[in-house]
Amino acid sequence: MENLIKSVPEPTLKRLPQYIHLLKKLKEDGIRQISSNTIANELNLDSIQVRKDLAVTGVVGKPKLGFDLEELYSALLHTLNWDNSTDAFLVGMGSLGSAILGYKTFPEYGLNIIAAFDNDEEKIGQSFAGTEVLSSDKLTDMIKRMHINIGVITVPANEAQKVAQQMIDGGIIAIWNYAPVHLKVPPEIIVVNAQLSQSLGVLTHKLAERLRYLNL
Amino acid sequence: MENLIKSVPEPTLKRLPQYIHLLKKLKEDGIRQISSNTIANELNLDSIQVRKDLAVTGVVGKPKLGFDLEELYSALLHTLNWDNSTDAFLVGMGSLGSAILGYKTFPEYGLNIIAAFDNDEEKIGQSFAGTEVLSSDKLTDMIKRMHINIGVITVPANEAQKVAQQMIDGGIIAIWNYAPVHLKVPPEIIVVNAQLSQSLGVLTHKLAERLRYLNL
DNA sequence: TAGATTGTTAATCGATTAACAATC
DNA sequence: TAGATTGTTAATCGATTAACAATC
Repeated sequence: MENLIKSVPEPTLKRLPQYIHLLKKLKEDGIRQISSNTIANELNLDSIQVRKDLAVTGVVGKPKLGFDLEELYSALLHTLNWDNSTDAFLVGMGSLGSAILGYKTFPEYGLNIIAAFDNDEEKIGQSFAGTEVLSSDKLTDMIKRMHINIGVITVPANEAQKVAQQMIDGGIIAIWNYAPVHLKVPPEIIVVNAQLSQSLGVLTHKLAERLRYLNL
Repeated sequence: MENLIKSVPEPTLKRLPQYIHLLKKLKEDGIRQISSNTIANELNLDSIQVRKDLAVTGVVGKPKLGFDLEELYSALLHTLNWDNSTDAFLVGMGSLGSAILGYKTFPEYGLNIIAAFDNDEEKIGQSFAGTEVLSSDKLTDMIKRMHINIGVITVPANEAQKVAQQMIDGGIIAIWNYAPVHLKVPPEIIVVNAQLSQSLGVLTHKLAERLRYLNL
């Protein structure tokens, strides 16, 4: 019925983790209340923008006092659905895949990788970070059986589309894609790209621009 | 003198790697010419947007024929400064740092990590992916001596600000930050954040939204 | 109470999309 | 030539920023 809920703008969505990281630290320091202005200063943002962003959580602040830190923190976690973690499968046990699998803090970010897959005979059967690597052949079937919703793709570019299709065949809903390729998927599938090259391009371009300017 | 060059919009900058990945593949397939429409279809973009994006490279297409693939590809690489690679230092040899150091393809993306640092006695002196891990004590000095411009931060959140400062003291210009914390730096320092949590938040939020909708 | 800070409504800014003349 | 595709100029859209009344 309440279908008029406006979905959170993506730029806001990308800032929410920043707020969460900051608030977590302040909470550990024993702070109880915080104003949008303080947050803005810490994160180099505009305080109006901070209030707009925080408004998506539904938390209301108190004039003169600011926001209740604990309440705001919980609400931010809830907005990203980080207050409970979703099971996920990862495919591609190269260096990046292994690193992601070894990352201890993903459950804090709502993600729980419970199985890893690869098609390299040498890797299948081995254990990484306490998780046994399974054959990619079993991927579609296991997604189906275990009702997995999230798939993480860390295979090389030329295998990524095939893996995506296997995931979709199994009924996956959301794909976190690290392979440097655009995945073609049906419109109802959520794909979030996380290629390192994306932010690296911004870095190298800006650096070159800066150096060009300095040499002028 | 030509100080009126408009800098490339950040959304465009983030799409350029996509074009590069696609064009690389097409080039290997032997394609010589390509239209903005074809690119748009492959990447799920609007063809007008593709033309606007490509315009930043300065390459002009031919009506009816489209763009020369080779020329466009080189120009895109050049725009991101990926046609030559910049030396960089990496600090923090945890699982993510090791994975990044082991990544073979960074030189294709304009990045050449030539040394790694850590403050863990156990790791110092060890070799990862052919690179010896050095003590963080030497970081500032070596950046100074070798005129390093890019620093990669993969240390835990509570150490990141300190490492950033050491880099800046050494004269670093650009920081690629994987630590889940906002770095406070002087305005002339370029910081590009690459926290995995950023895109993960988008994923978990959208998935939760989708599931909520399906259950309705 | 006075003043700081909130949340909302309006203005600005920049990116995306549309319209269209130029041209290979 | 006719038609497809380019590049540019204008319109739209959405996010950021500004202004300000409400209130603890």
